[in-house]
Parts: sequence; C-alpha cells; structure tokens
Amino acid sequence: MQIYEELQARGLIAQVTDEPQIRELVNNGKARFYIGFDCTADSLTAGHFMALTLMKRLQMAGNKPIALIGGGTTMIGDPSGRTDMRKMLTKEDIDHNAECFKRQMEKFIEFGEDKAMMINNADWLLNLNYVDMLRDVGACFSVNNMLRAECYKQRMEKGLSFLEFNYMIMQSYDFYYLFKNYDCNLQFGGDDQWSNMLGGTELIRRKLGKDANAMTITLLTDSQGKKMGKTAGNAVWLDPNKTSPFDFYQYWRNVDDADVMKCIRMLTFIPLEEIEEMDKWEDSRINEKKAILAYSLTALVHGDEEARKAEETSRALFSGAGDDANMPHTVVEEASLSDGSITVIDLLVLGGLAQSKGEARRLIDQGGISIDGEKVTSVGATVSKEALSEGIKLKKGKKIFRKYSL
RNA sequence: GGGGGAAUUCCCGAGCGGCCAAAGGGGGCAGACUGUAAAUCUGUUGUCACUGACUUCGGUGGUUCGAAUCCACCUUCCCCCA
Repeated sequence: MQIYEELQARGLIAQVTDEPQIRELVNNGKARFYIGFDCTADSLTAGHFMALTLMKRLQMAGNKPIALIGGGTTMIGDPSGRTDMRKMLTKEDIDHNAECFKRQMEKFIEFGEDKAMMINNADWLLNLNYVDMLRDVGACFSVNNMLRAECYKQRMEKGLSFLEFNYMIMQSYDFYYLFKNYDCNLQFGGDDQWSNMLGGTELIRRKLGKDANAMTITLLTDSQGKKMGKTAGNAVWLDPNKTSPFDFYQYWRNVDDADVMKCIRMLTFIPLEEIEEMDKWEDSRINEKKAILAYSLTALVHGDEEARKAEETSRALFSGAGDDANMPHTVVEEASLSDGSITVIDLLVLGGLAQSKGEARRLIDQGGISIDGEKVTSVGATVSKEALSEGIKLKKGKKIFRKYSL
C-alpha cells in the first residue's frame, strides 16, 4: 500500500483539489509540500500534532516538507470559522511563539539539508508594499467570491474587519511565493483552511498559469462533533511544562470509547494491519486499546522514557500496582505551616487543585477529597507536620492525584 | 456623514430604582452508578475571616437614603440610510 492510500485508509484526507495528480506526486516522493502554523500561543497543541504526523508520514515516503511558521500571517489573524476577532498579538509575542514552535517541531521532524525546511512568512509578508501588493495580487481576487467562502459565514453576521478579511490573501500569497521560490507544489492544512488554500491555487493559476494542489486533513473531532485536543476549553499542549506528559497520557487514556479506533488510526504510526487486528478485539479489551493509544502518542511527543513513566504512574494510581514516583508533586514550604500543621484547604490551593479557598471548601464539603485513601470529612481538617514530612498522597475526585511533602 | 440599537459573571442570555452575587441554559467541578468510557440522576459554580463581610454588570462622572437598572460624556460593536 502506498502512502496516499494509507492516508486514505487512516481517514486523514478530507478534501483534495486534483486527486490523481496529488496521488502521483505523493506516492512517488515528488511532492514538496507546506503546512502553515500560525503562532498564536507559545506551544503547539494536540491539534497541530496531527499536521506534524502527516508531515512525518509524507517525509518518510520521500516527500519534502516545508514547515511554514506564520510570523507574518499571525499579525493578521485567521478569521476562518471563528465567531469573533482574535486578540491582536504584539510583534514580540509572535516572535517568541515562533521560536517556541520551532523548538518543538525540531524534536519531531527532521530538518536540514535535503530534509525538511522551516521558513517564516514574516520574511516576505512584512515588507510588502501596499499599493504594489494591491495591483499585483489584489487584482486577482474577487471580493464577491471571497465573501461567499464558507469560512466567513459566521462572521458575516457578527462582523468581519478588513484586517482579517485580508488573511485569505496573505495565505494565498504565501503559497504563490513558495511555489515560485521553493518549487512548492502542494499545500496541506486543516479542513477549516480549505478556502484559504484554494485562494492560493487560484492565485498561482492566474499569475503563473500553472497548477498547484491543495489537500486538507480531516479535523479530529469526537463522537459529538467537537474538536478534540481540549479539556475544559483549554488546549492539550505539547510543551511538557504546560501539559505534563502524565496529563497528556491521561487525556488520551480517557477518550470516549467511540473515538479510540479513530484516534489510533489517525494519530499513531501503528501499521494498518495491526490496527485492523485491534479493531476486531472484543469490547472488554477497550481499555487496552486506550492504553496503547495513550502510550504511543505520549512516546511520539515526549519520548519513550516519559511515556513509560506516565504509564507506570497511571497504573499505580488506578490499579494499585506500579510505581507512583512520577505523580505530580508539590513541596510545601515550612513557612506555610502554622502551629505545626496546615489545613487541607490550604494544601488544595497550594497544589493548584482548587482555584480558591471557597472552591477547596466546597470540594471537601462534597466529599471529593481524600488523603492516603481516607476521605476528608471536615472542612477544617489539617495535616500535621510529621505526616507531611513523610509525604502524603491527596486525591481530588476520581482521577486527579498530587503528592505533598515538606 | 445621518439615524437607530447593544455592552451583564467562563460562554450564551434574563434582569421591574431597593426582595440582586444577579433567572435560565451551556460548560466546569464534585457525589451516586461504572470500565480511568458514555448516558443518566443529585449537588455546586465571585472572593474572604462563609449563617456575616467585601468586590462585580464596557469606562468615567452624576442623580438618589439606595443604581446592573435613571442622566451625561467616553470606548467598542451591530443594524439601517449615504
């Protein structure tokens, strides 16, 4: 099975411009493709992860990836599919974020001579001359068509600033620029990028009379149609300081039953034959599948060592066996003690398990806290210095654990 | 440029000058049930010294014993006309 067919079988391909052409390019290692990443935060997220794996898959099949950092486009902000305007970021923030992206990607994709390239569209976008740009590129776009684009639909009701409206043009220009200067013949992106990407192929056709192709990746959504890779509205980050390997592992360990096989297929590098085999497993082995998913993704992002630790910790917590050495840990300062003890409420706030003392109080009140296996029943409960110096294990709810010691 | 409307807690959204820390829904958190799943049911969801006090309703001033509610100005957004 060749790479294009594999991508199809994994359910990764959403829309393509010209299937036979793309298949031919990709399967023969002749694609020089780019994926753009706008640096809206200081870490990549689980959402970007799929794009990275795609890059890697294609690279492994002999194609040349270009990772385009959106230092320029982030100055505009992509309005696609959004109901409100993005917060405008400063140039400094964007540069910082771009730097962080770069470091994370390097862990995952091989860059270098004859391998993958990384470029930043700030290099050409920021120096554009307005009038030249309008005459050169603006003339090729029809506002009527742009307004019809699906990605602006929601914004037609709420309002769309001229700044954001130009995002599509910037992204199209990127593709045009890369096509001309780097022989980039293919663009990949999330399915929400489809209209922006078509803008690029259209521009290339008009300006150069040549064909370029675009292909979108299926958005990873859960069984309810919501985007995956978020918990409580927060992204699952790839940066271990923002989402610990253990939490990352737990996120995937806890996916819905209905989504496990889809995630394994789309995100892991487990060979398809094995995946088909797993698909035949009995329902009772569902948790085994989740563990495999969680382990392989954590290993991809954080390395085998961290993945193994996360798995151990997880086992220790949920089945009583294994090593709990890697459980998140809070060291209590001597100064936080009063009269040789500390209240459980303070511990909760200190460890970040509760945002406020009120919330901590509520948690205890509702029976959501236990220490070393014993439920805390009194709101005023305290932990003595002696107990603390031996180390205690505090549990919030069903699956959030934290160690405390002096 | 002219006219009209809007801004409420994490989000959507109700809100009569006092009974408003502010309805309802979503989301979150916890409890029960479970398989570290889903669904369901229950509780909870501004802060603290928690039967009380304090700070919140775009911003700044004002009217009033008392303002999310009334007035003025400002900011931002939406709609209609040009």
